[in-house]
Amino acid sequence: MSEPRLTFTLHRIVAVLDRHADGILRNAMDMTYSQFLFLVHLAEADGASGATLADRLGVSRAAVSKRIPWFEQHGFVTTSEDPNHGAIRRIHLTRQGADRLAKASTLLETAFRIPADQSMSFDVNELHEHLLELLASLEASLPNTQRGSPATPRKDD
Amino acid sequence: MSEPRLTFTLHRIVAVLDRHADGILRNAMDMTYSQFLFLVHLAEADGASGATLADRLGVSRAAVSKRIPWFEQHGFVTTSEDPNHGAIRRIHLTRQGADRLAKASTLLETAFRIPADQSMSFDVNELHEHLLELLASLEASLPNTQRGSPATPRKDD
DNA sequence: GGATGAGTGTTAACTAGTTGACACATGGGC
DNA sequence: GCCCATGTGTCAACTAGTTAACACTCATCC
Repeated sequence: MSEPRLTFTLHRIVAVLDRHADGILRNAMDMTYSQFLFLVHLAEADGASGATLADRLGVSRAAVSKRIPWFEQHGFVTTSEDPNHGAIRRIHLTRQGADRLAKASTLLETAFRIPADQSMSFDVNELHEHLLELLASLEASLPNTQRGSPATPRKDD
Repeated sequence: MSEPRLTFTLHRIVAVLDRHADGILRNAMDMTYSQFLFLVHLAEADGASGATLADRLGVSRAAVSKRIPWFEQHGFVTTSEDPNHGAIRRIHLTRQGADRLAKASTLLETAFRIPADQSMSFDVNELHEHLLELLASLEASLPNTQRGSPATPRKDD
């Protein structure tokens, strides 16, 4: 009962961050945090296939496949066939999508920089370095932690 | 684009931890991490109402209400009426539920203590202290972050 | 004592994710 | 050339969460 606390603290921080980020994006530009993440990862891998985007987002291929029509209809994303491989659809961020992402990014940055950097008794960058080290250690020592193949669900009955 | 990285690192750590914890519990005792969390929070507030348990778990009252029958059927939980307030159902952990929780706890503790404590270039306890400070700062400076009332969903269409 | 307001638990309708299956495309062995 | 193994995208069925609405219990206030 003494050791899982760190895990719980991490969960609570993430929950608070998500909730707040979501609220900001909704209020300011009628956008979901989930949509923001989609655009962020696509921007970092523009022209990616659905499979690699799913991998980056940590969700299944099916989840990405189902969301793409919405982004296309709203003009944030276009898809094209891969000239070298007919089974692959390349996903591209449009100018409009990039603009929306940029606006959301600055919104979140300013919102979170103020409370976090101010008046902390320690170095936030150092904290981040330690967390990255922890993450690397976890990924190294815990077997088969590949993204895109999360644990299989098990119903409560 | 430079600042949200800490957020992303936190998300990745939590995802890795969850996935691995879930796998351990499934393999060893056919249990879900979500079920584990339910028992943990109930143990910390035995006899709680569904509303306070939902609050602790960070989910809605409806979610708790729907899960209780499963835990009752498996003998991990019993419910009783509150003698002072007819609208409240008190939820209690059974002996069997406590045993299951204890087994799962030690399982996870030993699994996570090894990779985390070993060969870190910094003090894990100090890291935890800093994270708690960060959490407190976030909860203080970000408005209305009460649990149990998460952001309203917004569909992708 | 009766209206009222707040808190609790449950239900229906919905959302966003999952797994598993499938059809299809590609690249290598043989 | 053919077969096979692998990777991709999509569909159906399902899961676990959500909100909104409801009935209900209680305390309070007049």
